[in-house]
Order: sequence, then C-alpha cells, then structure tokens
Amino acid sequence: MRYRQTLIPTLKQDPADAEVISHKLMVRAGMIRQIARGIYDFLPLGLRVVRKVEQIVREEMDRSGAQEILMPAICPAELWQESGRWDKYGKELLRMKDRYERDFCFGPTHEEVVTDIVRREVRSYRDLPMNLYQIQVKFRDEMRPRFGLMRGREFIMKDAYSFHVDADDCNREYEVMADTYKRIFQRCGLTTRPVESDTGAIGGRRAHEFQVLADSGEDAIVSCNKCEYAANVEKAEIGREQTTASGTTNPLRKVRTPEKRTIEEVSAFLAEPPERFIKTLLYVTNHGDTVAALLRGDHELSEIKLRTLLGAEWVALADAETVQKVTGADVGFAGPIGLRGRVVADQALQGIRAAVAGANETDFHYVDVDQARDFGSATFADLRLARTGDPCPRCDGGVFNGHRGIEVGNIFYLGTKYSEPMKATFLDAQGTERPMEMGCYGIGVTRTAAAAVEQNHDDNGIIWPLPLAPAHVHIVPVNWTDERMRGAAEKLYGDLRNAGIEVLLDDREERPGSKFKDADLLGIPFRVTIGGKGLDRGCFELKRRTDAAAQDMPVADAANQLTEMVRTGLST
RNA sequence: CGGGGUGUAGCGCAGCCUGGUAGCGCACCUGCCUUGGGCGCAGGGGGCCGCAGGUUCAAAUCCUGUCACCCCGACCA
Repeated sequence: MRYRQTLIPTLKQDPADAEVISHKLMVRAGMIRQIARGIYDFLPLGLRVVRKVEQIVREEMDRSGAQEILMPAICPAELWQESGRWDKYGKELLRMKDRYERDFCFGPTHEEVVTDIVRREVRSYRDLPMNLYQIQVKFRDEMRPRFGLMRGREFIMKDAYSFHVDADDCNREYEVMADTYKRIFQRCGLTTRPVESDTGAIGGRRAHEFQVLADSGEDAIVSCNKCEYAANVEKAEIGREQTTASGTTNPLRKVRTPEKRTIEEVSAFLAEPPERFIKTLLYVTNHGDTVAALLRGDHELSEIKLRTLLGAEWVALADAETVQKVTGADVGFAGPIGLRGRVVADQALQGIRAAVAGANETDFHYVDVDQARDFGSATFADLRLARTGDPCPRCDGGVFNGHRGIEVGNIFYLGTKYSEPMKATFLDAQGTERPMEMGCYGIGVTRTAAAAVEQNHDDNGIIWPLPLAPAHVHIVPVNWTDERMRGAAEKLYGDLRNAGIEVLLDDREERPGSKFKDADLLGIPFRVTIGGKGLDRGCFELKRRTDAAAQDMPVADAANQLTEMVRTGLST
C-alpha cells in the first residue's frame, strides 16, 4: 500500500462525539466514520482489520469442522412468526415491507433461517451432526448504540448453529466451540475470559460469554481469586454468606419516616447502615402476578435470577399504581410485614434481626424487624447481583473480584427451543422422529476489532496485535524528495511485498514529524525509518510499535530480517 | 420513550445573552523556505450559520415547528 494512494484521513483532534478510546482512535486513524447513529463506514485500513478478524474466525471455524454458508440479511416474517419471535423480539428488530406490503426484517440473528434450511434438507441421523456458520452484517435497532464499533446497530457477526441427534453430542460440540473460540481470540492477540452467562432472549439452557477485560466494557463480571469460576454478575452464583443476623430481638416498632423513600434517605434519617435494611421491590411478571422481592439494603437485585426463580419470561418493576394497590402505601414504604401475595427473599436476609423495613404505610418504617418472627414464610433464594468480595460458590475460601468486560463472543446450548416449534426433526436409527438438539455460537467481528484497540493502545495511538494489523510493516522515509532515501524505501517496499509481507509505504512529502505521529496513530507493528544518518551507516532503523526505542538494521539484510520477524510474530 | 445538550468551512471551536456585511486554530491551494517527532514566511480558496416557518427595516443571533447527533435515564422504592 502506498500512503498517497490510500484513503487514510487521520485527525489530530479527538472527534467530538466519541467517548471511549477505541472509538476515538479508530476515527482519528481514519479507519471508520460514523454515517448515522450506530452505523459506520469502514475505510481501507479499518476494513483490512475487519478482514483479518474474519479470516482468523473463518480458518478456525473451518478447522473445527463447521461449514460456511451465507444466509440473507433480509428475512421474511413468516419464519419469525413460526418461532414466535416476530411478536416477542420488540423494537430491536428492524422491520420493513416490500413493494407488495409483505413483512420482512433485517436479521439480527439467524436461528429461524438456519433451522429452516436444516429441516428442509436434513432427514436422517446419518447427516448429523452439522455446524453451519456465516460471517455477515447484522442489524439490531439498539435503544442506545454507543462507543463506536463496540455497540453499533449495524455490525458484522460470525454466527454458527449446530444440529445434533442428542444432548450429549450437542454438549460435545459446545466444548469444541469453546476451544475454537479460545484459539480464535488467542490468534487475535486478545486476552479473553470465558464466563458463565444468562441465556437471555435467545433462550436455551447453558451459555458462556467470552469477555475481553477492559475498564470501558459494558458488562460487569466477577471471577474467583482462587479457582476458575467466572460469571456475569447477573448470573454468578453466590456462595454461602455469613449470617447477617445481629443484635438481640426487640419488639417490632413502627417509626415515622416522612418523605424518606430511598434506602439512602431512610438510612441517613434513622442513622442505620444500609446493611440493616430490607429493600422491598415489587415486580409484575408476564403471568400477571405481583411478587415482592426482598434484598438487603446494600444489595442489588438480579432480574435474571428473579426471572429464573419465578419461571417467568419477563419481570418488570411494578408501577406506582400497582405498588399503591398491593401495599396500601406510596412508593418507598413497601415492606414484607403484612404484605399479601408472594414474597421471595435473597438468602442474605435469612435470619436477619434488628432490621429496618417499610411498613406498607406511607411515611412509616418498621425497625427491629426479625425475619424469623415477622416474615417467616418467605421463600429464600440467591437473587442478587454478585460483587467484589462475595464468596465463590465453587471453591472453599475463594472470593470474587469484579471486572468490566467486552463481550466478544458467546456460545449457547439451545436444546430444542427452535427445532421443536419449527419441526426440525430427523429419523434416528430406530426410525423414530425426533427434534434436533441445537447450539448457537456468535462472535462480534467488528466489536472484536474495537476490543483489540481497547486492549492495545497508548497515548500516541493504536498498537495493533500483528495478526489484526492493517499492515505488518510501515516504511517511513524521512524525506521523500531525497533520492537516496526514496530509492532505499522503494527497494525495501518491493522486497517485502515479494516476500508476502503487507507494507504501508509513506510516500508523502510530509515532514518527518507528521509521518511519525501518523505512524504511531495507525499502530502498524513494525516501523522502518529510512533517514540520511542511518543510510550513512548502511542502516535502516526498526522500531516496534510496542517499544520506545529504535534499533539499527543493516540495509542489505533488512527485508529478510523483517520477513522473518513478521512470520515469527504471526505463527505464535 | 423521558430528561439534558449540541448543530456555524473538511476537523475542533468562538460569535447568539444585548439582532446591523460570519470569525479563530488546524486542514486545504500557490510560492519561497525547511526536512529525524504535527517547521517558518507570504498570499489565497472555501459557509443556503441543520431544515422550514414566523417576528423585524434587518435574523447565525429572537419565537414556533421539525430533523440529526451526543450524554444521562428508561427497574432498585
């Protein structure tokens, strides 16, 4: 690549609308441009990075035995109606009509389409297992896209779907995919952590996310400091908690707490720490029930855990009117004592004494609440979000550390969630018709590129891992108008290209300072400076983007040495 | 969807309150100079001031509407 012939519109200043580092740097490096909310152009260098990720994904998926296909981006509504998701998916699904007024959607994921392929073409257990994948543009009309490529509405995704005769084989493939993902992200030069996750809207029984640890990540995860256990905070099981029981039992008292609604307000008003509070959240479920969820004042509810416990498809916080009806009080004064209806409580509340709770009467709270005495009939379960310091459920003595993460991949064990309603069945060896067991496996390709920048940058710009870099070597002649330098640069450029190395040659008649700044910004791993002083010594200067200092490299041997370094770097 | 903010040259911004010929830095073009970390000098081009209405002798500026983008929230009592 010659710089002058390539569209690389670098910017000196951060774009005004970028928040996170990957967004700022990718825009500044001239790799992407926003064209609409959550929708981006990929310019030449940005596209090259995306293609690198895709190619690594493709090679490893192929190696795992999966087959690449390409499904349509625009899908007919019928398939989505069949699975029931046409009505369930909500506004994230971009819907449209064709000229005949038929309904279509821009596929945000392709379970329906792939299941349709397989049910039509596969009849026998002899044809299974089968893993089909595609690398394709997806669209999800996110409520709030942000952070550049990290949470775009349009994005490139690798999505794979596997079909099996039974659960054992599906679980086997799940492990194969987990290994494949490990290799993919390793090859991308990314440090990822597989964490247990909720199965969410896609549905299914078992799921892991692959998280790139980064402070800017949108996901909160915890990992054990002693064992391998790691999970999304919404899903993480919490080990046995120390009892929060304390103090002697005093008679229940009702106290006046005018206008004090939040834990914070009441806590300050009564001079009691939040740990002594019982927080009462009223939820409604898709079954139309109202359920009270109790938590310790300093804890946060995991709606996912609540949903799972209740066996509900969704739960939502009750509105003020419902709260009024159920508690007889304004919002802010709900409590477990005297509350009608179902009550579920976080396990941390079991046995709590001398606690504070709403009195179900506007402007009043109870103090000296004793769980066993005052609301003994509640169901206890693990309901809260995990956080730093919580005990690990899988080992003895381990505690959680909290992290932020960027979810770059996920694997789901789906079971028969789609194969049953869509009748993707096969005949087993006994001639019995059975639904296929399914798994699905996604990787956010464009998000992976952004995550790589989040994980690899400094104050001067991007530091691409070699396998994802838009080029391997960046040649910077100090003065392009100097014939000696230009000649040496052209020679090295030609030699490296002949050796199969990807090179960016800065042939601009810019001052050296500008070229160095741009080189740092672009983040190509090997920079070769060609200058007068060096040439006098018969040398180029090699600077790795990761290093502060340059080293001499004899002109005669430069192409060979660089080729070797790139090959070594790519093979590890 | 609710709240807040911003739309002025390619990018980053000032001007708006208090109406009166549209500015700054960078980038761009020409020439000279310079060439090892975003040089210097001189000259120059570029704007339906997001869009549509309204008020006014006069609107980037005031009013109404609308569109786009950004931030916060959209559950935690």
